[in-house]
Amino acid sequence: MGIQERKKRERERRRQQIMVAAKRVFSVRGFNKATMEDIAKEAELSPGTLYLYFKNKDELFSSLSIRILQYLNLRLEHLVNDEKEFVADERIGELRDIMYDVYEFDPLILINMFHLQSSDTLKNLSPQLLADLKELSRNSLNLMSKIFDEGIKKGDFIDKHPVALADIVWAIFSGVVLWEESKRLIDDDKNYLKETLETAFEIFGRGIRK
Amino acid sequence: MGIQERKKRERERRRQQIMVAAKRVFSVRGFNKATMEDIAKEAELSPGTLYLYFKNKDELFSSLSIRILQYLNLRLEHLVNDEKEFVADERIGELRDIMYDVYEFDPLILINMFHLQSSDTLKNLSPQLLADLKELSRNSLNLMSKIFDEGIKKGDFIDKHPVALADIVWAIFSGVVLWEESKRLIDDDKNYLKETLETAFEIFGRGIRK
Amino acid sequence: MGIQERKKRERERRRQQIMVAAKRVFSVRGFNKATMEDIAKEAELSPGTLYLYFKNKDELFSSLSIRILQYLNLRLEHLVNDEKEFVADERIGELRDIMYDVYEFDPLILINMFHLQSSDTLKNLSPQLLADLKELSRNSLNLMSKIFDEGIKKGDFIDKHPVALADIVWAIFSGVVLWEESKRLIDDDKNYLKETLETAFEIFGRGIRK
Amino acid sequence: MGIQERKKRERERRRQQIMVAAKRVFSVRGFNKATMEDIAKEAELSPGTLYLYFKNKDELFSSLSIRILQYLNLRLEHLVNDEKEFVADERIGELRDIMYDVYEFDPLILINMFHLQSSDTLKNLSPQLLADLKELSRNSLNLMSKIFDEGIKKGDFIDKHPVALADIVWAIFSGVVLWEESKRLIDDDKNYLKETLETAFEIFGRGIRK
DNA sequence: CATGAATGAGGTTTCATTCAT
DNA sequence: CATGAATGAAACCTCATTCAT
Repeated sequence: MGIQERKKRERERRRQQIMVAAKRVFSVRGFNKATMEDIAKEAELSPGTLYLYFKNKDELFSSLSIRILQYLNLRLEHLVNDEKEFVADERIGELRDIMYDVYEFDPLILINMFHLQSSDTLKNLSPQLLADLKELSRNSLNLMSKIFDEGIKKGDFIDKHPVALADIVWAIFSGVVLWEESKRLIDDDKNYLKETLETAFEIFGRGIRK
Repeated sequence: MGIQERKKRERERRRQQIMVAAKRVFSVRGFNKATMEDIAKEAELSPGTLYLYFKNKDELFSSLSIRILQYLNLRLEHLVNDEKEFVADERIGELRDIMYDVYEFDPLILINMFHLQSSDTLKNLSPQLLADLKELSRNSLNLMSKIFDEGIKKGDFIDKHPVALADIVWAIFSGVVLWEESKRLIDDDKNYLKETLETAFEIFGRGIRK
Repeated sequence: MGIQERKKRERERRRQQIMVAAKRVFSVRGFNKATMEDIAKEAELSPGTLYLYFKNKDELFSSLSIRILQYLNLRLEHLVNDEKEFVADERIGELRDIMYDVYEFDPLILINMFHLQSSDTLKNLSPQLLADLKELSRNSLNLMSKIFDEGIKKGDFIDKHPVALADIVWAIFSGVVLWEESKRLIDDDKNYLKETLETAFEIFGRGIRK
Repeated sequence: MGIQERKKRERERRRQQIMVAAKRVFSVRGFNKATMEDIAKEAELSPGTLYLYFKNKDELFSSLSIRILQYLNLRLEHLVNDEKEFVADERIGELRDIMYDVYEFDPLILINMFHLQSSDTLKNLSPQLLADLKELSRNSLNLMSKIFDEGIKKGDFIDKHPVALADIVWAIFSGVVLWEESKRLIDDDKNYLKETLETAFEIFGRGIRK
């Protein structure tokens, strides 16, 4: 390994360290109330250093989305490339598990997506990062739709456009997370996330079976 | 109408005027980038006036949630008290329409709910407003679950807890809106919201039928 | 009594009502934290009405000084014009009592004087009010010095300029009030004002006797 | 000198720089009319920087009191620990000189003390600062009373509680300053402060001698 | 005369970002 | 590369004052 290579790795390690700290701080305080100084402290670095690795606060925040989408893509690719025989219910179950793992990997995922929608935020991103985000989103949707495509072709699933079905998986997942979290307003500490996700996927599974 | 009454109405009218302006500004610029001055300008009022009607920015924002939840409750009550014979698919369809109308009434609904989750935000609200929010949320969930209760008793729906089913309706709705909005990242201007919602409810309807 | 006269009295009554309320509010909250609305509420009037009787907040505040100085002058005049024989210690004791009564009449007196010193405050006053203030201050000083003049002429008091002695009475009074109030910082609730004033005047009395 | 030490000193220097500027601005414009921006400009710093050294405006203001009380304590300690023989009149004269120097060191001292009395102000202070203020006040009073204690024991002074006598010194000093400043209302530019202080202490000295 | 809703200037404070060391 | 003190723009919010009713 050359010295160049080692430097690059060291740099990547530092980026990850910052992102881990940022994830923690953002999830506790929300985007606005989280300050760059909070994140710097959590990462045991100085505020200035953050700017050596991320252009600005919006870009640091958005990078967290990249990370989670990469994880999602990885998992979906495994599932799609799995050689074992297609069994409709199994696939739905595996999809559900992936989505749940994604959530556990970074519960911020949905807040991120919401935040990213603000056009003011997007304007602050470098074109490269924006392109990466789009590419990763599109790819994860395509991977999911491949699964449904297979199910439709086999005659197991109802005859809907596979992208539409992938959309709905995304929607169910997002919705359950969003809804369960907002319910804390009502039932302060209880969290039925996993349970609700299971029920939702069960109903979805029944609904798309022919 | 006494002078007291007229004043009260005038005051309420002004509150609405501010909320309409706030809704517009928040939805264009997002919570953080929207300034109180922006909202004041949109309402054709001075910044100080806003504070005569709302304690602070968080409370103005949260009041928008009250408004939409009131609308939702109204619609759900109509549906629940409807005398006509129970037909499972019809009810699901009506529920879907209500949720869509709610969205059209105020597309901010979900952003609001997300924002409200921040405990820093909740701390800024008056106890009264917080209590109203909880009460309205709880009530809308109860109304929905009544519909499912009826369907379960008739043997039309699968045997799940009606509140769990109501949760899932909320989740599907939230998820579709969230997802479709976040997809603008990929397909900039297209909006398949209504379509996706219909497909999602169709699948949900099939899924909970016995 | 003509209708003109009655109106004038009514107007004066209203002014007093406002000043009483202002005194109460200023003494509880201090000049800055006291708002015109606070005072209006205390006076059971509307904020706008206050401006029918006082040009602005500074002038309302300063009018309180006028009131207390008028009271002081009244008391000093009685003392000076008293026909009974001059007895040095008695006079000192009477002076002390007057000063203490002045404090009880309006404990704000010293805060007022401090506040008035700000040239920004003085600039806001009408020339008439400013002239009244000066006249009343000068007069109270002159009245006091007459007492000392008599004492000096009789050979009871040391040979100092009577105005200087009057200054010192003022200073002792102001100082005791100021100091005892600031001591609340140390001994939270105890207030030895009257005691300290008595000791101070006793020492002063001994000090100016020949 | 380590780098740690140098940084600490640099920080202290900056604090002093701000306090000097604040003292100047507060004494010219008064607490309310003095803005943080004024102070920042006077200190040739930006407004934000002030908040790196002082939590808020009240705390910056109150820190000026700490500074002057420290100076007073230093001087009183020197006097108390002085080995030379006790001569009553000398001690009174030295006390007077100290008080006058304190005033010259920072003429704001009394305005500060007045301002501090507002409970709204005290609420804004950090517990540490508040504790320091109390400790310093208490200590200066104790130091002064030691002097009187000695005079009483020697039979030079009248038999009053030494703390009461210390109170009166404080009161005379406060009162003279307050009164001379408020007299500017009458005799615009003349300032007899030193003269009045001397007369007052002379009388006080005569008054407490046996 | 009295009201009190509305104003809007201006205050305090925060915090993303920069840059000399 | 890393630091962290300093910046300064801009946000929220207050409140003395006005004026239509």
